[in-house]
Amino acid sequence: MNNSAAPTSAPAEAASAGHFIRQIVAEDVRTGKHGGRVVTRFPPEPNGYLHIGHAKAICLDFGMAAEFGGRCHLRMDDTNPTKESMEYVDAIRTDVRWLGFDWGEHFYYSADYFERMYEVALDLIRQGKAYICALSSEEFKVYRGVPTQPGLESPSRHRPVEENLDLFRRMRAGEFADGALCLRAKIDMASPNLHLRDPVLYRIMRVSHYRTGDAWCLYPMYDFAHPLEDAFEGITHSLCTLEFEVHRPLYDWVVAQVSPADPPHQYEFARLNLTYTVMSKRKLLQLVQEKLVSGWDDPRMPTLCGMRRRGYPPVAIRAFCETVGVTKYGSLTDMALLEHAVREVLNRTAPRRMAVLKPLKLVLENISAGETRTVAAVNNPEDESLGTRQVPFGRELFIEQDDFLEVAQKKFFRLTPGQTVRLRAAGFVTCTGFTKDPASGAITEVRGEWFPAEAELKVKATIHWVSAAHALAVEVRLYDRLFRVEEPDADKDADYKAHLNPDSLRVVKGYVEPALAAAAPGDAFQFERLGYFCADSRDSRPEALVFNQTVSLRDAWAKLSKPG
RNA sequence: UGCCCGAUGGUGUAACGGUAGCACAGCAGACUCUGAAUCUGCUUGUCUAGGUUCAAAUCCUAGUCGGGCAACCA
Repeated sequence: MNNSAAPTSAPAEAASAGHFIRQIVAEDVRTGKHGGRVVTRFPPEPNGYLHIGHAKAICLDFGMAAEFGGRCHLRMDDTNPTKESMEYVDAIRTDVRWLGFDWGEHFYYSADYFERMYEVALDLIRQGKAYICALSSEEFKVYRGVPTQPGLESPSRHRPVEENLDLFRRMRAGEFADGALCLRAKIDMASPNLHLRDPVLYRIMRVSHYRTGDAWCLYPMYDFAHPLEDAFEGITHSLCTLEFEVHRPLYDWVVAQVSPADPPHQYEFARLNLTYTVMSKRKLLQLVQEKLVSGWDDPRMPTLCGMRRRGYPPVAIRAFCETVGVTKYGSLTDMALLEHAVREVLNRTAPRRMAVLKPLKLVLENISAGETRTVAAVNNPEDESLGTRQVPFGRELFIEQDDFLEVAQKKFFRLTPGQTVRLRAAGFVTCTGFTKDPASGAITEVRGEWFPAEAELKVKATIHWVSAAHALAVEVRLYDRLFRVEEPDADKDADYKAHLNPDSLRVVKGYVEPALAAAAPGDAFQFERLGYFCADSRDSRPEALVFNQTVSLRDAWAKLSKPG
């Protein structure tokens, strides 16, 4: 279910409109920088599934390209084989496509540039700009120094070029143990920016790479690989998150080695933080591995596959990303903003159906048993083109337990002895009595007298129902926030898992109207007066339907009745 | 503490030297065959102190607070 192609944003009019990145790109296009080209890239590391935070970056990267007539590359930033796999590559492609973006021909792997990067490294060595360092990682840290004090030069720093060249080739040939040597850029051990204190460019790592296999035992570091990839691909605007801000001088240094004429530029923006969830891949992986959720696509996860399974339309996620904007301020966005975007789309598009999740039998005493009628129900009052459907109706209905009260509290407009309500699409009912289990005090049945719609009775409430004789028994999964607190990982080292919401998943048996029998996985509906639901893409089968709650409807009554 | 970045209602943002606006959330009301949606109204904000200027959220300086950096991770 992909609601539309790329999002439509305001075209590049004034260079001063929109967020700061849009302004920069617009200005560059206006002044003819990069020959007026706009080439961006989304460079995930295939070591986890994409989440809503990535969606923000994807919308920005692909959005800027689309808006300014450029292109956006999808690139697997796979320079560390220890955690990367093809499973993640496939999932990433699926998710980006699902979000509504198209990279065309421009799908790349960093690993495909390994040979080229190696050549650049050799070149750097020849120019005396890089050397083979023999410091252990412990020594390395000591020599690097601390922010307040300059670092110390490695004893290897002035190794002759020929020796560096020889060593580097032998490193590639596998003559040295992991970590025994590394290639370092020769920049400035006294720089106040730690990243410029002769950063490591290559490390020895005997790990099989999911793409290059055992071809390499030498892998480039992000700070070396990333700018090269951007330069190789002719990227113009390299957009990344704030934590890379201090890497920018190094990015520029590397880029200057290979693309001095028309270098790509890196711009940083704040990553997305959402209330009541965590966004780090490490933590999400942990939730999966420790089976605290059912998988990466658990509908409670902030992953794109989780949201897809939950029933969030991609167009809603894109609208949400446009709403949160792009700034350099580290913010915490209220989940309510996302849910609003989802409701807004679903309200317009989701067909209405009736479902009862806490069933209570209602007997209409003036309708004879065994008699089946049908009533026409509107599919979506927001969209007349969706027409109506026939819904079976009869003497015995299921209604929601919450829609009956033995003794009405203030402002309770629903069913209570003597009170009349409208039955959605099926006339009216006046409550004439009820049966109570003397032992438990539970209401076991409600009785009423039915009136046709033509009676036009004045009522203050409408309740939904399903015909007991025709109802489909289904499983419904009700979701609440994954964590109980707004910032589960606010405490640096306190265990965020202690804040997991034990009630984030509730499974109930409910009844739905027969029209839902045809629900295909992923199909979204509004269960009237309850919320938006979709057929679960993993577990729902025609003979055993399973629905996921996407998001509830706003509920003014819940707020009213809670205090009392 | 060294360097870098940032700060506008409860939240997310806009305003680019000239009336602080929008959305979410909240509250109140209208309407309603969904206590939904829709509509109306309301509450709440420029971190502080100086300076520049006819005029500062915007420019400058200092401070305060917050974030980032100190993996042979990305």
